[in-house]
Amino acid sequence: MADFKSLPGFREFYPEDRAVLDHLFKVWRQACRRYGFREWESPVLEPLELFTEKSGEEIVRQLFNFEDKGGRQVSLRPEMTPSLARMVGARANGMAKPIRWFAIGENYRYEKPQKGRLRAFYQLNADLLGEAGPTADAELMALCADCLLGFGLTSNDFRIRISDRTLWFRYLEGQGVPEPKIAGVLNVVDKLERGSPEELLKAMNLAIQDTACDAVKLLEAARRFAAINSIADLEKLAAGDAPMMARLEDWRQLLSTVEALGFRDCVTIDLTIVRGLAYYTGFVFEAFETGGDARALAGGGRYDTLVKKMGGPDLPAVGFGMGDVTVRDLLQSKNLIPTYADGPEFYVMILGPEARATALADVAALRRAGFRVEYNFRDGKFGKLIQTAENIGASYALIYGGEEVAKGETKVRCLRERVEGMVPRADLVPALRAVREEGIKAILP
RNA sequence: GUGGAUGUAGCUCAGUUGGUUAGAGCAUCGGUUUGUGGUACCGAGGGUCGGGGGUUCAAGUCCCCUCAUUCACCCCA
Repeated sequence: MADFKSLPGFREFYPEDRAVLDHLFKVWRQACRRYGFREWESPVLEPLELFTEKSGEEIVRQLFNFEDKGGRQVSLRPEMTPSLARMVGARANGMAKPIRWFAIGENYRYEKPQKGRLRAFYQLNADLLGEAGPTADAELMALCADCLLGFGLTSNDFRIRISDRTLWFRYLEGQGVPEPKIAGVLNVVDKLERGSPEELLKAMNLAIQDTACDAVKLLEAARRFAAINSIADLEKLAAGDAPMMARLEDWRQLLSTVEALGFRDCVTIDLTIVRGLAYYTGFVFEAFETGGDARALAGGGRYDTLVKKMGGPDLPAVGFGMGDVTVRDLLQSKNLIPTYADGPEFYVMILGPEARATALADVAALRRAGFRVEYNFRDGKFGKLIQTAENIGASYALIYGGEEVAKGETKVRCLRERVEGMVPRADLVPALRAVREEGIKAILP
């Protein structure tokens, strides 16, 4: 078997694992549908340029890319947003706005696997296109929260940290950073929490090369700004700065919408979040677990220029992604994964060759009626078969022996309660529907 | 991409200073004299000890390489 191991960073899902994945998808899908989002899908394999176009050549190191037999440079998708931008862009003119779309798909990144990061992972993507106002951002944050609350998590288990690249741009302009350099400075800001002082200074110096700025002072200013966590403090700082004040109005609208929707407990202002990606243009947010590891569960933000950059119309957009790996870990640690039970509802025990044809006819009828039914392929002894029914997790055993077949009846035994009753074969389907609803007592005298 | 730790049955692990044919528990399958089960008893299958090379009369055990897992860094759409 050693020669056929699965590739590093790729997971195999045995039925009990696949059931967990199904649970994640189900909760996500339900939440998205409640918000009026429609599901879409795109190819797993795409032209390499689709991804380098948006993120630059350096992204190739993280891409699962290769040359196909036709000599095309291709890559497994590392994310779905470029495909979304292409699809929406192609038909946006004819679509009713705002567009609410979600997708659940497997994505691939060529990285060294470690905890919470694999080479293949599933991700929920939800995007809202065609609405530029902060109410759309609020809607996405609410959906993001509901995609976590739907598992039984509470607002104490995670927090959505909201930040704003627009605000950062205004602030850094005010600090004298020329516009083309701001994105680079924000990349340094992104590392404020993790980097050592020397590394940060070095990175900042690089980012403000050929400008009049002072790296030490700018780092200090960035730290001060990042530490702000209330609208009131932002107002003090923005006094007299008209664009900044205007942006704060957007903030107030965002937060009041989030509050009106009932999610104020789930969000917090945290300007340390800037997101590494340059295509974000306004509000950005990340959901973190509040427990020990504080790992990121989801991330997103506004990307108003991307669709146009991908060749589509000028279409404002906001979206987020949520991965299956960290969510699964969190749910496991909180004991919020439902127990895996998918044994058959009915196990048909065929006790001898004379009963087989009769039993199989009923098996088929029950299956047509929508019941989950299994039966023994080879005739067996009673004790063995009832043990099998128990072991595979069946709820009820249906017993077909000489006695039952002769009387035209089926014996139904509840494995859990260890009681049994007789049902005429002619009434089997309606009788078992009653049993499914009310339990074995439905057919007891 | 860099560094540390770890690889023995499906799972959890034993395995003496190197010493016969590598073990246990759980799980799986079969049985305990042919219609009532979660316990008990008996039995079976299942391992090139991650892979390759070396040292030795002898390697699961010591050495080298490699692969994988895992943790940290880098990165994180």
